[in-house]
Amino acid sequence: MCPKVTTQYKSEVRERIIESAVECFAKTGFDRTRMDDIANLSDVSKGTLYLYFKSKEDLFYGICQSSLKKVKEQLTSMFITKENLVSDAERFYDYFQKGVNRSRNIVILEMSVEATRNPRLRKVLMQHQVNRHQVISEFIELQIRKGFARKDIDKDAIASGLIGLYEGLVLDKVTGADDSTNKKAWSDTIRAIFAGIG
Amino acid sequence: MCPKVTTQYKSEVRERIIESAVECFAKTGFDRTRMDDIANLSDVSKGTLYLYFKSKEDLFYGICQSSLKKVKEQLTSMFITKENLVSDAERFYDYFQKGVNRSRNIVILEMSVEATRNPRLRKVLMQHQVNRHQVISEFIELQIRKGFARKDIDKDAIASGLIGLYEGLVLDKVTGADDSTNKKAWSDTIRAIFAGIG
Amino acid sequence: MCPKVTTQYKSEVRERIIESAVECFAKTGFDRTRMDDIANLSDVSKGTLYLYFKSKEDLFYGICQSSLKKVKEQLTSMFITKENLVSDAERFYDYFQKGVNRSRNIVILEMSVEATRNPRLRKVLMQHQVNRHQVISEFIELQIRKGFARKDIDKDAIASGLIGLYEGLVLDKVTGADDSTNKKAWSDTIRAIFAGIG
Amino acid sequence: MCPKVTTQYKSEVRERIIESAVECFAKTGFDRTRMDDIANLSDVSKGTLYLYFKSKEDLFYGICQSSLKKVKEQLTSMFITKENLVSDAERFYDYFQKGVNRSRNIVILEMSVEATRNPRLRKVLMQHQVNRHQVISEFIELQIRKGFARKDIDKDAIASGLIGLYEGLVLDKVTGADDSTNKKAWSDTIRAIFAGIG
DNA sequence: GATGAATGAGTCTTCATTCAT
DNA sequence: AATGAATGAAGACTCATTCAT
Repeated sequence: MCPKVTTQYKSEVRERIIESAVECFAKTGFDRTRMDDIANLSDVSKGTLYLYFKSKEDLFYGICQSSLKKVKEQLTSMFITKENLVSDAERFYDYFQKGVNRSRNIVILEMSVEATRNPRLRKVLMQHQVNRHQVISEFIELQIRKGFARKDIDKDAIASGLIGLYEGLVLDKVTGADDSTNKKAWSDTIRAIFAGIG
Repeated sequence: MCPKVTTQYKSEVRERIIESAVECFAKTGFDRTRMDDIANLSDVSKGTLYLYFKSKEDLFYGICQSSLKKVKEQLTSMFITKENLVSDAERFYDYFQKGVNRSRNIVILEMSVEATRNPRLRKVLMQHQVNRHQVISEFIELQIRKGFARKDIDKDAIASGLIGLYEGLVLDKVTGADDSTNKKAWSDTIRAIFAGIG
Repeated sequence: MCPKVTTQYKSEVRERIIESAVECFAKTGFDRTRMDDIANLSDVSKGTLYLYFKSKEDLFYGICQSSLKKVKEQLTSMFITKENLVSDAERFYDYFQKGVNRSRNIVILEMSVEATRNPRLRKVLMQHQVNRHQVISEFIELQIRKGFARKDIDKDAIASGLIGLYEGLVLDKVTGADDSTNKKAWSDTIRAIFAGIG
Repeated sequence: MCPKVTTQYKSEVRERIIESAVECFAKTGFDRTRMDDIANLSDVSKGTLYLYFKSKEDLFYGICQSSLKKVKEQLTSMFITKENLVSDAERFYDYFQKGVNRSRNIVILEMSVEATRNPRLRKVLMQHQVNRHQVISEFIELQIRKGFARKDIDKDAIASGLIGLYEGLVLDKVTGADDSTNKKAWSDTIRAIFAGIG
């Protein structure tokens, strides 16, 4: 392969490597995917991987950052809308599956597990959670102002609950839960949170 | 020699190996813990591990089964109680942390991630989820009968939602979320589900 | 191969590995000999090498120590004798080639070169040189007392000179100098040092 | 374009590469210096190195030749002088350190070690030693004629001894021997060779 | 001529598993 | 039954060399 010097080219290759690595890591897990696999899938030589990432671990960090960025974008656009969360819960569910595919979700899970033992990763992940929390929290604030939620609720607690619900359902989904069941769980629970089931 | 003693002894050793392996796997992950580590921690020789488990993978299955069993016991006793979930949500939160410690939770997470690619593991996990679902579903049924929940709700969807919420909050917890925040998220969200926040 | 638990056995294997490594390092140099080569020559598996030495570098240190020990023994026995250095110079020459073979000499040279950049190695080597210096210095002292050397000479300087001469001739020898020429250089120069050529 | 300028320019670049390579090889050894290191230090690109030397090994040969040439020049000018070796031994010592710096000496040592296994290198080195021997031998011849040395000595043996002494002291020096000690060893031993210590 | 991105062969090291004792 | 020394397959990473620009 011939050298291309454009910055854009380099950035494309980097992106290709990340995409390939996401696929590989999702399919076989971090420890069991070989650098060779990633090289083959991304159509560069093994040596080239090391021009872009200084180690397998560094590549994993790259993937994590890239994945969290995607989640953030998706989440932001999901909650920034003017739509009503309760009445459009199904649409939100569909939405949160488009932006972040199955492989990304698995990698994020692997990152979370790894974060339980890796401080650097934990720091990145916690910052991400803070960001995410803020988006949801502001959304609830808006609902309160609109009169869809009571003034006396603890919006931070509910935000954490919504995030937990979201994460738990993603976990169920990637581990094999039926999609339509999952979707109904999401929308009914959201509706319950706002309207109550009592 | 009395066979009963021998059997009991073997069972104790097996248990010790599993406990040690849980600690190791939680601390360093499946791929990065060495059979040596487990042997050292459980005070048996490396060779002995292979008398109890035919491979590292087999040991992992053993751990998974053991962990799921613990979760099931804890969940059952948690929801079988006559207490009211809404009013005693905090106590439930405390409860779900006693029976299943951090290491177990991490191993279960690792198992879940692994289940995304390993059919045998996925089968075990899904069966577990079916069991779990049933426990919660029956609990909701009870709430309905007691008049704490409306008749027209989809109790399966809410059950899935509650499980998702639970799993998501466990995930947050092991990855570093503040415990009291997490606890409040759990209880406020449970309350919201039953009473609504609107 | 079957496990033998005797300490003696372990020590023999260790010795065999060192001998093999000396041969390999002498033949192809440290960087270019593969751990595989050493494993093959010493008839153990590659993995076994790592039971005795934690890295290739560590194995090199082991060799260095072993080699310096041999040199020391040889030197000590060479100069501790009651023979007269001047009249028996040829015999000394023959002697110094028996105890330390060509491969060992080459390894010691490689160690010396490496010591120019590796502080740990340099320390070991310098300690060795101090020991060696002392042996020679005491020998000269003895010559002075016997009346074979004048009282006013700087015995440390002459000791360093003799060591330098020895090292230089070893260097010439391993790089291909003719042996009988070398031998004559040694004995004539020794004689000159004591008797003068003027 | 004027070819002379070009030729001179090329020769300067070649020289710069050699100087850089000497520094690198001395600092990290042949096998462990990367072509990248040499390229960086000599301020040319890695590709350019291959315009001047067809391989890393070839570059090493270039360095060896260059270094031996320097040694030869230094040795020749050192022994061709009319000064008296015995009375000016200190000055000779100082002299032999100016022309050939530490890095060069280390590279020559590395070359010597390599010569124990590489025939091509050995040939070059032995030719060099023949040249060197001749210079010293003729010097001794001169001393004999001047009456500073006896007629019946084997001047070849003494020449080899002097060279050995020189090489041994260089070896000690680069491996960390104290300089003034080394200097005294040189001059006292030279003096002894000519005047005897007996 | 000069560059440096790309390549992939080569090697150290690890570790699950076996088996003689 | 229990041990742990021995094995060797496997994989991350390096770096000399090439060649399109």
